[in-house]
Amino acid sequence: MGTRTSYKTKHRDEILNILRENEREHMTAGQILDELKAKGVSIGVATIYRQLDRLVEEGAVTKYMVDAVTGACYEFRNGHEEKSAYVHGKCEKCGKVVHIERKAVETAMQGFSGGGFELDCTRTLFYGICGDCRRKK
Amino acid sequence: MGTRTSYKTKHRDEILNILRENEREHMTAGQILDELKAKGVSIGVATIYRQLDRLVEEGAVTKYMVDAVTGACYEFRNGHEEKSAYVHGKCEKCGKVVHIERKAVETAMQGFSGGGFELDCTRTLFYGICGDCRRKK
DNA sequence: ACAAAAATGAGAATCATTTTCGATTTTGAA
DNA sequence: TTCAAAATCGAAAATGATTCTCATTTTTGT
Repeated sequence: MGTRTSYKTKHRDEILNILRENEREHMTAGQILDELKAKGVSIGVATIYRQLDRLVEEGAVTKYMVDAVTGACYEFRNGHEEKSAYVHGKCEKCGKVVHIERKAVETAMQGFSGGGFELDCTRTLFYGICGDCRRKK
Repeated sequence: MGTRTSYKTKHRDEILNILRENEREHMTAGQILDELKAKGVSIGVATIYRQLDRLVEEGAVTKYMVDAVTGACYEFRNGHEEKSAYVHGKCEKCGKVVHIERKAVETAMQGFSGGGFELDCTRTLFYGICGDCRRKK
């Protein structure tokens, strides 16, 4: 057997399905747990976290932090582009989370600090005021 | 008296001093607590968090998330320089902090999520790998 | 089917952050 | 200086996300 095998389990697929069904959303581990339980799936918290970790490591899922209270959010990654393709921005007014293409931001950063800064979408979260809230003012 | 007054307290200054002394670092609430206790200051956890919240709101301190386990980090914001013209980017490899013009990033974000997202440089910190570290590989 | 490797789950353990609430401090004005 | 209201404090309990433990159950290659 290879150095490190990953077994394919029912739970793994179930978690991935939930995330796939909510592709445009971002879900916390707790929300995933709730949805699974609502579907009648018997699963423990530990399993959710373990599988999510694996999925993130494999690149099938994106993880990012919002704040310490909410905890981490997970999102199904469509396709398999390298690294995560989108950074998240959170509106300080309405709380909405928006997606910004990573490439576009990196390009904008080219001229600064020697250029070539590679953004880590997993850890980075933009704060600010979204366009909608600004226009309302 | 105005609508909402802030009393000046000893603790407020003590927290700010700790952050000022560690200007180049970023500290967690727990580290601040430890340093204060080491200095013989009697202070409770709740006060640390309450004052940090206020300092962030007032713009004297910057707060950013690392991960759910580590929690939030706080950093003294040196006066006025750079004000809101630059966002900070931190290299996960060498720790170097780079500066990126806010306008450039906002322009790059135009096409996404309805456009018009106004970046809050006070709260936002970019994580990633800086150009130098990438080239070394 | 068999044994080793990996995954599971229930609950306890961590750990950061928040809440509670009675006691204490700060402040402006009398 | 004195007073009362407003703001702050602190200690402990509450919350909530995430991790750990370990005995039990699945999965997989042979």
